[in-house]
Amino acid sequence: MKIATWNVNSLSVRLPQVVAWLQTQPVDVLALQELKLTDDKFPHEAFAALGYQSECFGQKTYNGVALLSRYPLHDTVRNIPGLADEQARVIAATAQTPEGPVRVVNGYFVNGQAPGTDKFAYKMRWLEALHAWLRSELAQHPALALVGDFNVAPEDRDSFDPEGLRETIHHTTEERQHFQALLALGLTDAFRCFEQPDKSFSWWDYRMLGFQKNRGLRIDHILVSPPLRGRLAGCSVDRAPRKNPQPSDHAPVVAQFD
DNA sequence: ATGCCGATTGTAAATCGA
Repeated sequence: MKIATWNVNSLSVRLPQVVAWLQTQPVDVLALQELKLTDDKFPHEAFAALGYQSECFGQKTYNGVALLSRYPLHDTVRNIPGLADEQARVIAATAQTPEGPVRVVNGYFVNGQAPGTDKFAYKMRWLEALHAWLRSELAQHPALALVGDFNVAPEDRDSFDPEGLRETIHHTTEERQHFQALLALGLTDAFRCFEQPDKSFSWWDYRMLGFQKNRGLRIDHILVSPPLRGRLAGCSVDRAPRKNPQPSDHAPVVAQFD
């Protein structure tokens, strides 16, 4: 079984690339972020033609998340229960796999702009609410994957310039503590369970030849609970779609389970 | 440095992302 996450930066623009990618990488579950479209424009049929059921939570212009699955999805939740949030950032559902139910929580975490701003304060509130909600999700769903665009580079090795960017957005101690708090719930960073190339990233700035110079960040993650950790067989970034014409600025991250 | 990219809105130039 494979679970993947991909911030597509506009599904309207990227749909042909997502379809092409699924044809070469037929993952079982794909979590999408930054759809930038409303639910009425979500291309359920295009994914159904590839064998995927889809659940979406869209929004005009910004944000928007979706789950695609080859297995039936049920108990879908949109956004963090109890958190008043006008932005569509979370969709969670249970995939009924042959090995049993797997809860997939897909998040487009708040960017946060810069420490000290209102947006950063929103990011901290949002992370706090996510943490509290995940504790109860984990209690109800032993096999759980928290995936998405976390907008946090958890460690120095997850940044192309950890010294120059120290305590800037994605790199602050506060953001990293929130990431550690998620791990403290019993989750494991699937990517770090395996040997990886140095300077492995999942996002590169469109500007200044960021991808060509590999000036990137690892901010897209797959965190797994113990039952999934025990079955984890690999995790990697697929850089190939970043080389497409008109790419998303993010590349997909894929985790494989026995 | 806060940006030369890219998407969106809306039809020019501003906003946002990360």
